[in-house]
Amino acid sequence: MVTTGERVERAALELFAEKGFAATGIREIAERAGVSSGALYHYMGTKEDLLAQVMNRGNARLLHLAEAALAGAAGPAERLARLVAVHVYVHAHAQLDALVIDSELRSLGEEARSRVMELRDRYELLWRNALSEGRAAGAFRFNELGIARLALLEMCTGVARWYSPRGPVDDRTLGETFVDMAFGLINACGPDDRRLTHADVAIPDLNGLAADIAEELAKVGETTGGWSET
Amino acid sequence: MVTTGERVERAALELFAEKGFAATGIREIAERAGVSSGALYHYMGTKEDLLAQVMNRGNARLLHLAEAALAGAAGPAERLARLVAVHVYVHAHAQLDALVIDSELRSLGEEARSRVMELRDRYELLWRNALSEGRAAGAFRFNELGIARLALLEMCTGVARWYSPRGPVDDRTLGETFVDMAFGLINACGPDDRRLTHADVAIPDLNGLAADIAEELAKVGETTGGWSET
DNA sequence: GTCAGGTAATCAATCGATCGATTACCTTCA
DNA sequence: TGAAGGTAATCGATCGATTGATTACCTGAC
Repeated sequence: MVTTGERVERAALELFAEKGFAATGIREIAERAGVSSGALYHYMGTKEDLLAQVMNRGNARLLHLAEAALAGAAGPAERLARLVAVHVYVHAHAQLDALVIDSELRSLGEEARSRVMELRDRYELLWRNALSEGRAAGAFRFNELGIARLALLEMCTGVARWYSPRGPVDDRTLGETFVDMAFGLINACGPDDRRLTHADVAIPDLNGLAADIAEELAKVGETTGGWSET
Repeated sequence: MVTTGERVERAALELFAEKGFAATGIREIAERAGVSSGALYHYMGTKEDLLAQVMNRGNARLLHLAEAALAGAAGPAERLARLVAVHVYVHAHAQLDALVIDSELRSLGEEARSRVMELRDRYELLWRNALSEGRAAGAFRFNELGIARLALLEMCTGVARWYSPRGPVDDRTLGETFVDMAFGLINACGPDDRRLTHADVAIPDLNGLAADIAEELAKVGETTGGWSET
């Protein structure tokens, strides 16, 4: 059974992704959740608290999944490949969360924004480390670390802006294609100087993450629990 | 001398990029432009018309610059390199326009939106053609044309979200780095199967575009002239 | 009888847009 | 030269509608 609180959050997520935070009215959220606008305030603090909850939950989930996927990775190339695969998978399957997280940071107040940014920074550090260690080891051959990291992240994040699960591309192909593109982008080579592809690294079965996502969601619910204090 | 109309449009551009279209009030635009909220309506139709003008102008400029840069390109690799260079240059130097164009399509009504999308589609066709011809000629070696095109565009468009002209990277380095990354991403190779870099293709001096941008702006002003009829 | 869950009505504030009135400037003709 | 007439620019005030948020009141389950 789906509770009213969950329906409220889901309605807010959909509307924030669709029309943006500022353009979404309290009454719209209430209508889509099937309650009156007054009843909404039984389940949320302010509209901004609702946004903060959505963003924290999504960011924490991505961070958890990435850290879990990195465990047991053989080397920098495998670490990066797993980061790419998880990032693309999550952005393809949790599209709405991703769109809201990417474009509504400015709608949060300072306090809530810095909390979201802290999670984001911890996540991006995983990428920075994988890239710099891979370059130090001679596996990756690029010049500008900052540019490469940002280009990779923008490329992978963009998936949320165009991917459709009902389109011609299944997510296995999507993930492998992005790993190949990422390897090419940073000029990833094996010991024999041959160009690396997704076939050269081990990537955990990402479809198994579907269950993990739900599980992580529950955990995150406890962690960031409830509403931001104001 | 800068006219009041130009100040209004500039103020709107800044605020739309900063806070988003829906979160920007008419009175804020007026205040930043230095006029009363009533006087604003001598220079614009509705708030949405103002947004449509900003987006059409920016898109038309990008399209013009790209078409101009493509003239005289030697082959698919050079064509793609020029597209990347122009795209990155424009997104680095017309950041506000790019941010608004990328994120405020949903704020337009159907009529204005389809006009903006037509320009965008014409522009993206240049990329699609360069990519597919390059692959047909054996110069580019990637599997999914659609994914590659979208990944490239997202990567290059992302520049507007993080680049700072006052940062450590000058735009020459930025453009060359992105051409190299793009070539790697699509696995671009020369006749000898050697990996291509920016040094293998001729890219017009992009700093000369600064003047062209202003010139194109004037032209576009005539073309899309005035306000969208409603 | 109490309390979580819910509603309808309402709050002050702000929204985009429009109003009539006024100012500043430019022609045109005597 | 200068008064008349026209037009573009700008103002403060205000319109009806909508905003996020709050209140008082109701209902059914335990």
